[in-house]
Amino acid sequence: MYLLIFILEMKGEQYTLKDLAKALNLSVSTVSRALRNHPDVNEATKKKVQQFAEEVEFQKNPIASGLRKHKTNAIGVIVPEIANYFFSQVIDGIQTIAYQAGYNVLICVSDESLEKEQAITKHLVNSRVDGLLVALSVETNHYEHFDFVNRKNVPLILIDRVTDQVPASTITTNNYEASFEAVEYLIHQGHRQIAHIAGPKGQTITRQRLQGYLDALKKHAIDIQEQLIESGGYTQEGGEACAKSFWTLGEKPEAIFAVNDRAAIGAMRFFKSVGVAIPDQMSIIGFNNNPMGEIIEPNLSTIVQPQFEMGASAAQLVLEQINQEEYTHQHLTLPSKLAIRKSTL
Amino acid sequence: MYLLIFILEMKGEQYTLKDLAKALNLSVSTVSRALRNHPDVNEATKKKVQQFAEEVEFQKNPIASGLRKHKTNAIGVIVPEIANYFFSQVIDGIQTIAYQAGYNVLICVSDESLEKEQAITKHLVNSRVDGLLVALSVETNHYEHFDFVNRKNVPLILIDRVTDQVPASTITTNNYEASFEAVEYLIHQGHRQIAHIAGPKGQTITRQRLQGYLDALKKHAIDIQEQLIESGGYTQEGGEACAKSFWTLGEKPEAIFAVNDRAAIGAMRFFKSVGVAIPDQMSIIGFNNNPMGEIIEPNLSTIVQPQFEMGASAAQLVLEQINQEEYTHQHLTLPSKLAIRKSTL
DNA sequence: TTGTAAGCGTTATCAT
DNA sequence: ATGATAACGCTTACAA
Repeated sequence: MYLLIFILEMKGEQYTLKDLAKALNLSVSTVSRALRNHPDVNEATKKKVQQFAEEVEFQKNPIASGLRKHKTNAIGVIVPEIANYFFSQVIDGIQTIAYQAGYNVLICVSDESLEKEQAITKHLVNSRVDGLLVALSVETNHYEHFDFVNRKNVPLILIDRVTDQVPASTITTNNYEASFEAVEYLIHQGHRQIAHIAGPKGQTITRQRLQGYLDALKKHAIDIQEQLIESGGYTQEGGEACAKSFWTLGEKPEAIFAVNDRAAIGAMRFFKSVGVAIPDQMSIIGFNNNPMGEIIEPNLSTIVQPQFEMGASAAQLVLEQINQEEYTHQHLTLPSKLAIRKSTL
Repeated sequence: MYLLIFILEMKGEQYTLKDLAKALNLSVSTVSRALRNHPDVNEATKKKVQQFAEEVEFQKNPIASGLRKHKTNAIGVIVPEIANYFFSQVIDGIQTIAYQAGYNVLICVSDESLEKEQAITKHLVNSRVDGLLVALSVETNHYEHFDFVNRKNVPLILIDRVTDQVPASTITTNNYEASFEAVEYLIHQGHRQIAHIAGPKGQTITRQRLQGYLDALKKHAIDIQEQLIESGGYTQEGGEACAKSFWTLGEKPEAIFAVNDRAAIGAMRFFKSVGVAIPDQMSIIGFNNNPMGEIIEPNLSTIVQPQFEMGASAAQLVLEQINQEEYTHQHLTLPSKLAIRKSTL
């Protein structure tokens, strides 16, 4: 036995089933079965094989078994950016679940570009990923690249940045309800002149959060004023620009609900730069719970989303779908909650 | 021809060389060669094959060619965390280069745990990655798992969190010089009572940044005071704790050089909470250029590292090593530079 | 219970 | 210049 180990060691590379088979005087198929705990292999030989495999640190080549089984044990992920707290948390969740399940994760960055998203989508499908998780780029306004995914029968899950234009499962948070709650909270604080820094046009998130804002105003019989709604993208600069523009209005807002924290922070920076006191003259609330919100002063009220869980659920779901012959698209909505901090007190 | 396309379409799956060969009335090997631009295939047939492949959107199965060529076209990456600005930028750099070169990137998170780092290292090697990029976890104090990597002849590059205990290439920034410069700058600002929030013990980064601090003091004939040096980990909490402890001293510091921005921000928060004015009573400088530094007030002076380039260089280097029969370990040091902001003015 | 052999989709070697 | 064939390392009928 030990001589055999020695001979194997000599190879200096990864062992193969063939090596083990030779060493143990068994056929490759028996070894293969033993390692997979196949029922009809003798308990004794099974033990022997498994023990030996352990001893020599055998690991079967996933490439080879992937080829044979038409599976790669990898899932693809496309996010608009990676140096972004929200998405990096989502990725963390995906990664954690996938890793536990023995899946590798191929992470790609679309850089908020439709063109890159299309190229990457193809690339990942061509890399034969077993499933695909995507948060759409801000530019994405047509979706043929996902038809390709569906044609190749690769389960597809959209996360957070979703659309109903693509047949796919989705993982989102309750954007509408959370926005409604946030705005209603501002109303309860006594504000009636409430502005909204909206997200990029055409985005589902933008629409849902805007609708929450509108409906909260409506419920409390507050007139909707077009000039209090401006689209600022998801960026700090966008938020800053919107705030600036609101400040030129005759009737200025007393409170702002922003589509996300970066935009809210941009707005705060503008107001601070012109000496508007937050929250005394201006209440601000964001969305996302970006850690910067606890650094900026006053600390930013926000809506806390379960980012890690969004990623984890998405991974869980895609793994299920990978292992099912037939599946239907699921639409999971995870709860988020209001975190009240100094910027609205 | 179009009938053939139709027949292929019927498959509803990815085409194979065999499909193309049949459709074109050629042998599989000719098709394979044509697609790889092999010199000894007729220009005409080459054109024909490539055009047809394009038309039917053929993509060769990387799994199969990986099996045959003993390559996966994937590189593994292990970082301590992913929801971290520094590492997510590094990953971005890696990803960008790797993607251009047609490589996939398997990103794993050690969660600052040695045990996980060991497990992941094995996992990635067993997944047959062609190369491995690692930023060591804070716990990592022995290195046998990397012997395994070297035994399997997988090129290994350490990034930022490096050690000289492992035979591997490294990508770092000029920690020593940058720290020296930062501390010297504080001295030029007129400070002599300068404290250092050091990194976790045992880390190369900690040692280099500490040494820069010490040597700058020494150069300017400032006595080194043990009580002005405290190890605070890489965290905000650690920085906060160190600041608190410094503030109990009889002779309090007038300036602090922190091992990174998170620690510096923790310190700032402590000082703000006890009403110490920054920078009037206390100058603070960090390391990393975390975007939070431009949100916190006063804005944090820091050392800007080329994070994206670190990742890109690492990827570049590992790709070179993958494609060389023999290679020697390289040790790249990229420059970083001081960014002076309000916290030290 | 175990072994033989075919096959997954490529690439590389050897003929032709 | 092209084709037949074996091989990469594994899984899975099918035989024994």
